[in-house]
Amino acid sequence: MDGVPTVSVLLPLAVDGPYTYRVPNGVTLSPGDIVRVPLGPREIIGAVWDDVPDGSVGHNRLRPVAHRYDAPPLDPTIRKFVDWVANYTLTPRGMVLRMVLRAPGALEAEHDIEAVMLSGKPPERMTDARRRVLEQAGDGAPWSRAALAAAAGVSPGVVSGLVEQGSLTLVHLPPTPVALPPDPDHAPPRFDDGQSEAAAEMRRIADAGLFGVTLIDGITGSGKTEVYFEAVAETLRRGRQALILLPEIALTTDFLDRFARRFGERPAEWHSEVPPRQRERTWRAVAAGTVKAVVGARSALFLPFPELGLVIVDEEHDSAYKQEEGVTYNARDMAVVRGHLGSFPVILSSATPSIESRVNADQGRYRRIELTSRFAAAKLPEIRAVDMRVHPPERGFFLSPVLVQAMEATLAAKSQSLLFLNRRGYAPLTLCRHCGHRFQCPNCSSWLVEHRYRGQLVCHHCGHHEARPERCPACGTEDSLVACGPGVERIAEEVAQRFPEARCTVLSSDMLGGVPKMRAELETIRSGGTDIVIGTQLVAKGHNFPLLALVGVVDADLGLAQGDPRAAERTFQLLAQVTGRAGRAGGDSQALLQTYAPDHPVIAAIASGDREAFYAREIEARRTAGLPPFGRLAGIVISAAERASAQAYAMVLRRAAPEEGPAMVLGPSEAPLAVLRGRHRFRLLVRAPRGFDLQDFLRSWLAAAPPPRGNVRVQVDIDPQSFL
DNA sequence: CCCAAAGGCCTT
DNA sequence: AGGCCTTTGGGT
Repeated sequence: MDGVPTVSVLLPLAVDGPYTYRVPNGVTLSPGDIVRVPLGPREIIGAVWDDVPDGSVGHNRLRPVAHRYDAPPLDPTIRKFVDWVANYTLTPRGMVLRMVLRAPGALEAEHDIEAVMLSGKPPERMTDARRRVLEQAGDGAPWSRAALAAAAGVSPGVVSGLVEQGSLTLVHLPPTPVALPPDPDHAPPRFDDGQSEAAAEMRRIADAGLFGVTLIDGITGSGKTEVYFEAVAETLRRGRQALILLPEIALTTDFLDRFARRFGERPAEWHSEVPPRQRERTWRAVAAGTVKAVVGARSALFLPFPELGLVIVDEEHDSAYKQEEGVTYNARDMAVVRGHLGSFPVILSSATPSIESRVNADQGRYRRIELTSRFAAAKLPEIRAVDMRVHPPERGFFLSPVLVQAMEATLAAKSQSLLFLNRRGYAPLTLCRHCGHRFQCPNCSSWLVEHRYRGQLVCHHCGHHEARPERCPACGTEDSLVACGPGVERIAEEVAQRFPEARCTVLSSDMLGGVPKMRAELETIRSGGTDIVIGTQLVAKGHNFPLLALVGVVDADLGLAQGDPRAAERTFQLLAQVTGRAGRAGGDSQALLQTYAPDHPVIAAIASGDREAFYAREIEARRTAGLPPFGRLAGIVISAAERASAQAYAMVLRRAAPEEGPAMVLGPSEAPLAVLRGRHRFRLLVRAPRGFDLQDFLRSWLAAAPPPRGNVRVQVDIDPQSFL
């Protein structure tokens, strides 16, 4: 019945299968080609896919492909990757393709840049302004009109005038490259004994170019970055592309400069702050294979590299690798998958590896490289745990006398202190002194956090906020509301009171002024423009504070009390990262852990520097509790209309009962019950034995009795290796 | 009984 | 994604 040539085209929509289109006469299309096709009333971009076109749609209903873009096709590896990720995360393939085709403008050819050059012909009438322009252009190099006008200190009109006169000629230049090729041999560092062995191993791994996962487990300041740069160098020597993933917040100019010092050029960048034009150009250059090194946030994993030969996942433990909106995936795990599909090595790096990577390394599934010593000048900080039952703060204050004394000494020595408290706002709870009323979020039943600076009570789960009232809404008493507990704002207040002469900076994600303001504050800290830094977990994320001599952790055991399987692990990682910031420059570094429970394993591990003990205990604790140390953790996310959510939740709880099958409910939720933009979301952790096809089970389970309303999405959290 | 809002379904 | 159709619950 054939004769009509057809192709499968996958569209970046919430559709799982490709649609079939007619191939116009004289056109040849192959899998990976990027095309424009009609869909309903409009045309959209899609990619020719590998599926055999299905004949279920009548030939008379098939519409023709409208256009084939003159762009590099998506290579087979990324097509397989899209299919794999879609299958694994139980999302329609089109949704995953959408993450690949996220720079639609990249498909149009780039325009040349217009520039002007000295022609040698003098203008009919010379003026002062014109002379300055001509002098400036005297170097013979092409200038953009705007840049030349600015350099000569004249208005752009003067430049245009000279173009009309013929004194300047218009030239068209190819666009400046997104990134110049990095040079693997630009500035190889000198390594000490422990490092040079690791560096050689990196080179071997990259040179062999085979799939395998390596965990670089090295304490802060041990030179992990320099070591994995060796793998990048070797990959570049082999002419293949390298991708370095970082949590978005750690993607600073600092890191790019570091790369440039090693390789002579900055890498291409890929993250949400890159402006659209630049994104498109980067996408195209990556697809064309002209960009050899990319440093990016998790979404960079979906760039269409044709020659990818290495992926590095730095700070692999960081939860920012988990995308929770749309397609739910963990970029660290998907990097491992991409390496497997593309047959190239993947390197995970962290000072505080996740439990699952730890266990994978322990079991020999991942290779492990340990870096245990710091660079020559840097000493490990001295860490003291302060029991606040023994050294309580004065009434109405939150800092213990031990910490205050240490701060005084640091201040006297003209050094910098950092106070870390993982709590935004002024106070985590507000209550009425008269009737005991507590301010709760109307949506999520969590306490409202007072933000005194903004004059509001804010829910940290759903973003709900209300003005702080004058009187208690329950009993009507005036001036009866009291703030309970500290947040960073309240600590800043205490610091201002205790050290009125000290310069103080607060770093918090809700800081007004956004990213630029944040950059400025970080620069102030680096340059010594502040004496005391007070910050939330932001300060644990890869920023360098070279002048820091003291770290005080306020409420170190905060976060341990949450009924969350990862509470201990997360607290350990956070505290280890924060205290690791101290002493990077050597000198009298000291870290204080202030806590009510100095005998807690997490804090004991930090205070004694015994990471091994912590990991061993944590892995064992999970084993005895029946929690998977790693393995196939899946979460069921229900997102449903508010009115039906309780019903759906109850149903999933019922269905997830152990007797129903090999899946079982592990905890109420990794994240607390949350309300996001009017939609309730619940998450359950589910475990299944190794070798059991959890995906398939969940799929049929949901098909057998679909939820009455809303949709249920299954999110697999950990360890894709068992599927490979 | 009417209506706005939210959710679901379809596009080849 | 975006347009259209259905369901739902609040209001009269």
